[in-house]
Amino acid sequence: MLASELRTRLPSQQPPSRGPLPCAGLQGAGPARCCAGGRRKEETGAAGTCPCVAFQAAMAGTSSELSDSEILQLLEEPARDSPQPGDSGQPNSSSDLPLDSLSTEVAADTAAGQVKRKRAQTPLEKYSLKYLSVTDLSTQSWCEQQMVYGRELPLLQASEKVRLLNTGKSIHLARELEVHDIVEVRTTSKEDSWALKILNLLSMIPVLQAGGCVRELPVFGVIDGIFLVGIIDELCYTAKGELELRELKTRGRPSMPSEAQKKRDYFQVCLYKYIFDAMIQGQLKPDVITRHIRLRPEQPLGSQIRQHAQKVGFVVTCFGDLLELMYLNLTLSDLPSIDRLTIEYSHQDSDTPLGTEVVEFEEEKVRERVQCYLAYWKGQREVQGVEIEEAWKCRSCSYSEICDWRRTRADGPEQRSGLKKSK
DNA sequence: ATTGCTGAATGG
Repeated sequence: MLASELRTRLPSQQPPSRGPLPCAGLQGAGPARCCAGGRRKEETGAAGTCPCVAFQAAMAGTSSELSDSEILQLLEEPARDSPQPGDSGQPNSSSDLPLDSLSTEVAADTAAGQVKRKRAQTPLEKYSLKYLSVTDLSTQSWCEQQMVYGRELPLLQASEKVRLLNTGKSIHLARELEVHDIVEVRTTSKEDSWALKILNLLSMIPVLQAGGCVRELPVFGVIDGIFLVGIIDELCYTAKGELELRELKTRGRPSMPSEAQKKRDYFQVCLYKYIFDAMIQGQLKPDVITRHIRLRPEQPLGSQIRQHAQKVGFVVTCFGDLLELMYLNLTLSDLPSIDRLTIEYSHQDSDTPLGTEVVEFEEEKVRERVQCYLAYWKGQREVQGVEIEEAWKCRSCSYSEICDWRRTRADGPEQRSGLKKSK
């Protein structure tokens, strides 16, 4: 239905010369190759009639084509054509902040007999989320309260931060382009969009089998009943033949990050390993994705998707075909689990390497931490801000002025100060 | 929910 543009990866010319079998594993791995079924002609019926759709597609298209300077320009001229509601002068009477609203015991007024006791919405439901990203969780690790505000009021972003992020983004893109091309593929359904992610993953498996290096590898998995997605920066083999995950972090200042940042980054790469390993161990059964994301396996894939799949070496007609291929290729390709996790910090402006950290993977600790973060999303506990020792984080936070967590933390000791006990 | 819902990551 919705026509939108997504980008996808092509494995491009560069074969890592050390790879033994040049055409190893090319999708042949799967004995299950779907029949090249009926090419139905142009079922393009619904493309581009709704103005909203057209707008979104245009947005997606442009934002990915813009250079950084163009992006910055856009950011600096704040929407001339469409005055933003919260922006400047504001006859904004409806400015009741949708924050908090965690008060749960609202009802119970009239129908006293019928206590229907509607379960309060979990945050996952409140934001209509069917999945979380790895970076959602690592952001949560920095400050959960800030992460929540970020969802409530995404407009509050310091421009300095935006600049830094965009620089990091373009550096990553440049590196990605070193190992493969990026092509645009039109998608016409949700299944198409997910098919693209899966095709990107599938196209990288043979490269890994051949001992090559891949960047931006998608991972999916379920932890504690919640579907997670992420993108691994880089996977390659060390001289010893270990499979190494490399994460690049570019920095504004030419110095190593604080412990808090390292902690967040360590967690991020550990999560990638956790999910990747589970994938190749066969935990990503075809129905896992369809159940969590509510997709239809029988949904025919769009013509551009099928065409792209063929280019990458797979013949598929419906979404379910791709799910089967994914499962088979992940489990039968004999990929190793990730042996080594490294994070390289580098200075943005000078491109100076600042240091590389090797991260220890402690499965139990990672599990516990994920469990704790996911408990918030499942509504099993309230949102938490930073501990008092980490209150310095609030200095660089756009939400510190309005932060409930800060307020309650500040009030607490003050009120008690009158009751100071001598001991 | 009436119904439906997201490129992830980008950095401090």
